[in-house]
Parts: sequence; C-alpha cells; structure tokens
Amino acid sequence: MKARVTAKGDLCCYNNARGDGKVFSFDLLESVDGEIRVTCSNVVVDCFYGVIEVEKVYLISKGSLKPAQKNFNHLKNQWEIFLEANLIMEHCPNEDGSIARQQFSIRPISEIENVENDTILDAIRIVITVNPSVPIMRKNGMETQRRILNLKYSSGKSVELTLWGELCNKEGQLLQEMLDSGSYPVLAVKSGKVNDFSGKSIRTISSTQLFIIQIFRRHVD
DNA sequence: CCCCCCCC
Repeated sequence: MKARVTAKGDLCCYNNARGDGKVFSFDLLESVDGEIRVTCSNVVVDCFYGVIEVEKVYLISKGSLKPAQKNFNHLKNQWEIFLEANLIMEHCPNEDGSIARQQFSIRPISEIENVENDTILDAIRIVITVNPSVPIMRKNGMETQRRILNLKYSSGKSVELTLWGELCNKEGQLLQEMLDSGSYPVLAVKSGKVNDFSGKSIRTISSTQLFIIQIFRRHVD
C-alpha cells in the first residue's frame, strides 16, 4: 500500500513474562481505504522508529492484517497491520496530493448531546474562548497541565473542550494568542473523548491531535 | 504485540 503517516506513537519498552521488548505504533492514511494502525516490535522498531516521519508518504509491503484492538485503537478500521522483519518500506519522495494529511469522521451537529460517555469522536468547530493553562495534580500524584476551551456548537451554544498535558502548551498557547489578537480559529479535533461532567464535554487523550484549519477575523462594525 | 487516558 501507499499511504501517508498521520500519527506516530511513542516507543514503548516493556518487560513481561515473555521477556524484554520494544514496540511502537503509527497510523497510516490511504487514499481509498482510509486509515489504519500499524504496529511493529523489536528489530523492526530498531530499523524504523527513528526513520518514520509524520506527514510523509511511504510504500509498504508484506505487513500482516489482524483484527484491530479497539481498546487502544480508535481509528475507523476493523483491521490493523503488524509489520514483521520481512517488510519492505520505502519513502515516496514525490508528495501525493491524493492522500489527505488527516481524516475526520464528523458527526451531525445535534448529536453530541446524545453521544454515550467515553465515545471517541472527531469535531471541527470554531474556538470562541480559551482559558489559561493551569497546573493540576493528578490522582497518581503527578502534576499535569489543563486548559479549557469553548467550541461553538450551535447558535448560542458552546461545548467545552479540555486540553491535557502537552497540548496545553504549543497548541493551547497558539489558540490563546489567536483569540487575544482578534481571530477565531477553526479547530479540528481528531480523537477527542466525550465526558459527562455537568453536561457533555470533550477532553483530549494521548492520541488526540489538534489542527487549526482556518482562521476567521473578528467582525467589527 | 506495550499503552487501558489525567481535575472538578
């Protein structure tokens, strides 16, 4: 397949009953078949973890298909690819415009109120407020950052989006600067999680990605 | 072939 890397996971080293190992996953987008997660381990990690870059297009052969692990993988695909040491992977230096940078599965505007808690969804909304980042002590004693935004939901309504961790810094800071300077960014949220604390809201998880896809200037009469 | 998602 020829596909673009849309996300790259962290390198995980583990030690369990079967011994030591390392593993990492990345996500691919193909122009016809859409998105799929790829996982590889050990010697394949050594060859490719440092090489694979988000947004680049690769030709990949000889991966094996297996059912998607829906607990960890929220992509719209019932399959995953596992790459073993016999894989063939090469970078396509000619950018292929037929493959998007990311794929979003947007639900109808009225739907979020009826979406079940913990659902993973995508959303494309105008950001109408951005609160400062604040430190939060997690239940495990580790400190993290939290930043609450409001996304325009329908006329007169907004839905809260809570950013956690690193997303508060680069992306959250940029969004705050845009609002402060009189712009309304349109934010695409890939893989946000629906929360049910005093009404429905959305929060980021570690696989959430944020994209600013358009910017409106504030209207002045 | 690991990770199970953070605060009120």
